[in-house]
Amino acid sequence: MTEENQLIQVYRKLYQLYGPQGWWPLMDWEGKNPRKSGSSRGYHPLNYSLPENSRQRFEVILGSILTQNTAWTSAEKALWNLKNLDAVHPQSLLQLETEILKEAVRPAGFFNQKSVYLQNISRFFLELEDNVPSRKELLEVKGVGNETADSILLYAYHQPQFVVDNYTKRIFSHLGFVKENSSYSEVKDLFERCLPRSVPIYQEYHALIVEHAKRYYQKKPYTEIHLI
DNA sequence: AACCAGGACGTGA
DNA sequence: TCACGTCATGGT
Repeated sequence: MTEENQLIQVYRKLYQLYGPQGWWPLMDWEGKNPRKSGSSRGYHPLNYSLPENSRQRFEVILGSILTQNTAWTSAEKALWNLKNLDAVHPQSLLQLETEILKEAVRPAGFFNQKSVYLQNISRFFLELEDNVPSRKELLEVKGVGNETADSILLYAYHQPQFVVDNYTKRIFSHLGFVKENSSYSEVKDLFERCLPRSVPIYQEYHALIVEHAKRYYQKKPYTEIHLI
């Protein structure tokens, strides 16, 4: 079987195992508690047009920075703090006192740098107005690296950019698709070469990889799961 | 009680 | 380029 078909087979298998993941998770803006709306898992019910407005886009962007090397549950607490400060808007976030912002970000870890990163991306978002940023422009923002840039493009702007994280490298080097020390772009190019250029597929595949890794790739030795 | 989490940056080879 | 130290809270 060709490499392309194998990667597609793995995708089908993961989808069949776990179902649609509905990323990117958005907060329940109407409700009062930090519970997410949508499907039973809390995420969007197969609605790939989300996010649908500027505020939701900005929420995805904040989350992509808050969750850097941090569990989503922790990032979510910080997001909820920001919402309670009415700071899920670039202007209001930039008006927060630094100490207030840091306290809100604290539960997500790395709060000193992430606070600055959030201010940086807020300024960038304001200057963008309603334009779609390029990958290069995003990478020029201090605090936005490869994965965060691709997450923003894929989940906030519906651009077909495959997101690679540590889990992706862990699983697919274990399965023999890539070397352990492959670069970000090597892995990204592999997926983009093998998969149809589809935003929903890119979105689901990355989310399914995370779900699978959480179950079977937390600690060594990794147990071989039959994915092909 | 170590170890890891949906990384990025600065530094020095 | 690339390996390594640093940043930090919260859950297992």
